[in-house]
Amino acid sequence: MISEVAARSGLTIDTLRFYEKIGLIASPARNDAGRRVYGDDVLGWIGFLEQLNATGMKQADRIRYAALRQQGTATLTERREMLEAHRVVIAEKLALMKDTMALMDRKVAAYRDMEAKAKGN
Amino acid sequence: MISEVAARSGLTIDTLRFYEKIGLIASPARNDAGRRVYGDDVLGWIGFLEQLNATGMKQADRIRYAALRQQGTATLTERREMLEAHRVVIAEKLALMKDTMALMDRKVAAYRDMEAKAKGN
DNA sequence: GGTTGAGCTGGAGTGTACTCCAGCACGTAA
DNA sequence: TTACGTGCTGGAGTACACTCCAGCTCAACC
Repeated sequence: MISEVAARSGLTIDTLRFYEKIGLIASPARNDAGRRVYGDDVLGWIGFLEQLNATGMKQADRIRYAALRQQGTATLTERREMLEAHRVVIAEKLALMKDTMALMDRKVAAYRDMEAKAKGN
Repeated sequence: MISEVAARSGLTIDTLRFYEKIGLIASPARNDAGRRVYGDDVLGWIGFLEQLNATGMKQADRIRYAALRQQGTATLTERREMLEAHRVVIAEKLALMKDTMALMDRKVAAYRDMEAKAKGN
């Protein structure tokens, strides 16, 4: 079961157990042999975590968010505030990415020019 | 002198020396007392490095780029190819940032809804 | 001429986020 | 019934990118 979640989520088995250990993923049910049996929601949750991760949210913050989520609706406001804060961070990164992409384009064009001139000599 | 470059670049003195050690920054000239005297170009170069860094280029690749740059015009093509490859990476990150920002917006809106409903009860 | 402040070197230490491993248990197939 | 294959736990190890420190030198000011 853990191998299937690993395959579907793109995480490794070790990472899944590690995420569980640090509280990112709730401890799943176990079968008679003591093996993890994951709920259907885990894949969506992992996908969301990965999105937070890939956009630069720190482990500690993801853990905090996961803990709040576990506590249910009482923590809605705090979770919303975390997401709003993260939105701001993403907006900044987005601007930086755009700037840098434009810079790459300018540099690539300049290099092509120089390459053409070098050939022409 | 190193403290001034640190202040202007936003890097620490230790990081400047570390960057020099790993080849990201060329070894600057020294004065009579053996202290580093940086050229004017170093700040622009550090800014560019930071932009590569902030957009997710790995240390090893930045070191490679720095080494190519040191070798002069013969490496123009290779450098251009690196920048083009990085441009692709940035474009992917950009798309992910946009997606995630939209997701944050949807989630925040949903949370606001739920908060309003919880109050209304 | 002694103290202060800045900088020097080489090397050890830190934080983050995994990643790997030994040694064991369980269930199925030959 | 023994040999796989898969999973289990606790803990050690790794990769990356810095960050800190001891012990020293040097120049300048009081």
